Amino acid sequence: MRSGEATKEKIKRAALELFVQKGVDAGGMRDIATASNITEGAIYRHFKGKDDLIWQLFADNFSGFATTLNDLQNEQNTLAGKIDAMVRGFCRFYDDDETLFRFLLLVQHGQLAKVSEDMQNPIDIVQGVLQGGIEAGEIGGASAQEATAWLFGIVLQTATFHIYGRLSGPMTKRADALSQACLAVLALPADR
Amino acid sequence: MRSGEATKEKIKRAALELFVQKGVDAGGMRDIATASNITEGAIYRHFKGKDDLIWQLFADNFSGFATTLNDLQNEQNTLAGKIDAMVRGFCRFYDDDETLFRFLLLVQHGQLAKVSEDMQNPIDIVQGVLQGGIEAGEIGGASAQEATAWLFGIVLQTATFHIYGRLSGPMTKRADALSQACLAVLALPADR
DNA sequence: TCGCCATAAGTAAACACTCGATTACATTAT
DNA sequence: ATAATGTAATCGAGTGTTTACTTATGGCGA
Repeated sequence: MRSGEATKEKIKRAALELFVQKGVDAGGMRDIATASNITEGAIYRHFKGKDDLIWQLFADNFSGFATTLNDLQNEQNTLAGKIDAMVRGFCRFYDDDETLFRFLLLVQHGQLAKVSEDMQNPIDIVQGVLQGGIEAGEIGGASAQEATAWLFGIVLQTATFHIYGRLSGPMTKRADALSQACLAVLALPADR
Repeated sequence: MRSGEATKEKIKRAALELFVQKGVDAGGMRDIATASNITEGAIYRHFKGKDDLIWQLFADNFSGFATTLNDLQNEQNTLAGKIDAMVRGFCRFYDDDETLFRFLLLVQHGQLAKVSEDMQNPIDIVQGVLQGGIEAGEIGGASAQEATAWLFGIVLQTATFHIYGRLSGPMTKRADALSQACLAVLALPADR
């Protein structure tokens, strides 16, 4: 056989870049095939169809990032530390693989419905941390869901502004400011 | 003629609801025609094509909302007052016409590139207000672009959580909390 | 070590279908 | 009468997917 897993990765990469560049609907199987130096039919040796390709691309990385986020959070023992670590995780992810980050942002609305309860999910990770903060009495006023929305909004909209050229430079350089903004919104003192 | 402008509105409404429900690409001209009790060909009497229909739907409401936002901001003379008024404007918009709100959120990424410099734009309105605050020395630390991203993130992600069922009830009821969050993130005292 | 072969991997062409758009024609209101 | 609306059928292009076929490779018996 000729390099099974290798071409599968080649297809995934090509699809990723095509979807981000032209949109998921506009990026067709023909384009993906051409970009991967492969024929259309061969793609179907590795994926059941376009939906499956998109889903694998999304689900693996989505839950993978959730795991990363959870590990980062676990290494810290203060609430502010956990938040800071997660924010930094987002920034690093963006800088490491902007295409992948953009893809997840792009297709999340279409795929989020298919996410099962038990699948690791970045939103639930963050919400869990904030829930802990509330139960410990460290966060006043806001509910965990509300607070999660705020933190996600601050970080993701900043990333979105980067994507559309309203902000420039690496996201990592903004991590400090973003962390502070997140703590401020929760009325938490920056403890570091 | 049989009711020119009326059917045009009928088409726009039907398209809006279809796009929000099924996505812009999945919502076809045939479906729009059926939902408007009209034939496909008739749609082309009112719109040059699908792109034009989407663009009219987007541009009119996008710049329309920008104008609303600007008026709201103009009626206030403190920075905190302006921010609060705009946040409230967002919430009211969401509650008044959730479908339209969702549509703008849905298609913005595809349409934003076509927005010309001189077209009224909600982002620039907010950014203008924050720029004023920075020049007056009321906001420290953050740039106008950064701060705009944060405020948009807080409000829009909260709306997104509503859309996906993570938060419920009217957005207007959250206006106070959102305003406070926005002021906190800018390190501004709530003056009202 | 050699040759065979099951099987994984890839090809090229066609499939059935949907899409947005256009056309020639009919209806309606001024 | 005439311009604005609306209809029904059709067009060509493009879609994801399937098919029948070909090629390469790792393992296994002789």
